[in-house]
Amino acid sequence: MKPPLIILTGPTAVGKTSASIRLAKAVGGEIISADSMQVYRYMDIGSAKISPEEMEGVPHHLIDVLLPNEEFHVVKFQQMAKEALEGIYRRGHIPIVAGGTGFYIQALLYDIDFSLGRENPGLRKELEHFARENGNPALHQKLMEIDPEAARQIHANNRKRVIRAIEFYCQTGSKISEHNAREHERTSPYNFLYFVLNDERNRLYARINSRVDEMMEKGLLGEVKRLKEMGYGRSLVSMQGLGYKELLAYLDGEYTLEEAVCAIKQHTRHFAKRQITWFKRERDVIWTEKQEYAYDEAAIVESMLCLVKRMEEKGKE
RNA sequence: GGCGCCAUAGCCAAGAGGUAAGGCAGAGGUCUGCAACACCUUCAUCACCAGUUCAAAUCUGGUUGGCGCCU
Repeated sequence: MKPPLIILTGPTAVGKTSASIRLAKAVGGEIISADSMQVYRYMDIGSAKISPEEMEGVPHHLIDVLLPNEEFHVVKFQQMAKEALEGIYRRGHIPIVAGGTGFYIQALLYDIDFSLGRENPGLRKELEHFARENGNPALHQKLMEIDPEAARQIHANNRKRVIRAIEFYCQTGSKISEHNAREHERTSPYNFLYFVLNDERNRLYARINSRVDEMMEKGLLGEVKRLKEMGYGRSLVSMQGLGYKELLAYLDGEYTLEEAVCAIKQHTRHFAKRQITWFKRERDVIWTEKQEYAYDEAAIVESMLCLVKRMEEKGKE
């Protein structure tokens, strides 16, 4: 019998957090955050992290569990999320995966196998160097020789992915294109419901803009300064987060404050668009358009609950 | 009222006789160990009218709009 799993995602600033609390309380669920930034401590305002009061007693997992200089990536997310899942099932609760990192959700939902092709920092550095010296086409050519299919799928300028494909081959002796094709065929081991909360583009963008203003009012700049004082610098992956990288650039004199705020809004809008593109191509997604519910969150959650009940019945069969 | 300058996509902007660079924004897309990352695609006939010319965004005249100076 497949265990139940509810996913509640959507572009940044649609209102996932508050909907997830409402849903969790209604189904007696626990929340697993699928967010690449909220895992980090001290990054509260900029990551729009839920506060302890806002949790209203609903247990949350994968929030505030790492320091900003610790590594975090899909594989780690997958491991930690699976551990959290076990506990939730043991307690007889329903897990709700809430967050906007589509890649993480995919990794968990389809239990994608990352055991092969472990990362090799040395090799990455070497390939990076090679690309800088000889150009992207030359690096892409290398990939073409070992895995032409992957080479066709990955644009030569996408150096990061080209490097990963080569790395995969060097680590395993097999082609990443074959591995990906195989993993793509997977069916989920969960009895799941994949909700994507969405809104009209214009409204979403307006919400993003005002949310960034709110973050500034709440003291995002102070938060970033504190992180900087603690020694968390710009090279960290965590500090590449929206709001953090721009403000750190401002502190280094590369932007005026006004420009930095503008850039945060801009980058966040771009991000939201990319998230939507991602969810569009995911399978078995249930789109939930806020405008179709007259922006009534209670009604939205109500409709989700209907499906949850049906899922539970299906689970008993 | 007179004189001068300007007028290219939503914005910035190249172009000065040979059939519209580029950037930003927007839209669409890719993504299977950095994913709040990285990457790709796409988007105008040059204010308007009339002329000159084989050929005009580029030259001439006029119209409209804007800017500056002068009385």
